[in-house]
Amino acid sequence: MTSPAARDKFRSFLAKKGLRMTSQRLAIFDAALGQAEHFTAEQLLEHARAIDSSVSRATVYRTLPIMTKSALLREVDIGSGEKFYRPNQEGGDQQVAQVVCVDCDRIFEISAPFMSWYGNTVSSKLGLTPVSQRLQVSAQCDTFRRTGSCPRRG
Amino acid sequence: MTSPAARDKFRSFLAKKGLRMTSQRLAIFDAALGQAEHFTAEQLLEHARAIDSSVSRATVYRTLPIMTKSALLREVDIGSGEKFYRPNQEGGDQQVAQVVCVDCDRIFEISAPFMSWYGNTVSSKLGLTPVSQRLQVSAQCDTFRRTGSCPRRG
DNA sequence: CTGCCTGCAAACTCTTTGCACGAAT
DNA sequence: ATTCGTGCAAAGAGTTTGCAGGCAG
Repeated sequence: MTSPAARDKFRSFLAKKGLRMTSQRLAIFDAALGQAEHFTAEQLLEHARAIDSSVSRATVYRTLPIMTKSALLREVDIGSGEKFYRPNQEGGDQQVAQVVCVDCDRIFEISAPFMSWYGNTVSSKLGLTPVSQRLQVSAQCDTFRRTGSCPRRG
Repeated sequence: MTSPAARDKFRSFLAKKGLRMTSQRLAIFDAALGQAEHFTAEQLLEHARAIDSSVSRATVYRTLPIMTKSALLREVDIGSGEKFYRPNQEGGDQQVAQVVCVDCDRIFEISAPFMSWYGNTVSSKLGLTPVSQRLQVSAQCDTFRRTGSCPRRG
């Protein structure tokens, strides 16, 4: 079950924005925060429906932006057509790089403390001020290439 | 007009792969290499049709992967729904960061030689070997914010 | 001639939206 | 009571694909 603290954060965010707490939003919230790995909208729908079968795809898509704006989720776009999301843990590192394994399709997030410096360096050459940035690395799994199985895949 | 050298490169790539040179592929090729800025599939279609009106959308979409595999074009995904492409100049820098201006929607590419080091560092922590990487920065235009017009927009 | 290429249109994937009903405040 | 939120299904955007005919090699 999701932590009461996070649930309160969600509730107060909704209240602050004049939005209502509904059973569907709560189901989606619990489903999202219960995920260990990155997940897609479709996967979130599936898990939310396990909690409340009345949840619709439309509501998932309408709730996702609410949760990202409230900083409960982070959107992770790896340029693969569909967007991924992941819980944004309290006090989480905002300077992260995504490493996408081309063999197991898994997304790893690694602290990248120097990224803001990179962004500033690169933007200042253009007279621009960075708003957000991401470092995305596609990488292959050495073990998989050798043994034919990715050790992280299980 | 496109350089004969690049056209030869395209021709020999096609030959090597057992693919045929057609008037449509040549029109798409010339249209693509004639672009100064990043362009979308739709924009490429438009320009290719100005050269050969028989070019279809399907052929553009079928030719784009051929041109990216032959390293004549580079795909630039800024996570905006549609993909962008740009000519990949001979001896071009593979270590580039994309800076997307949120005010003028333009995409700038900046040499970022530190990136490969960072990709290696980050990947090795996971036992992975980097295949490709990109730093993507969203930035705002200071001049635009002050004066209401982006100096690069003209 | 063989079989790769083509245009057309339909299909596909992911996401967004209009509508009328239902529920939270 | 008011609104806002919802499910449904249709609409969108961007891209891919099946098919029958056409052209390169």
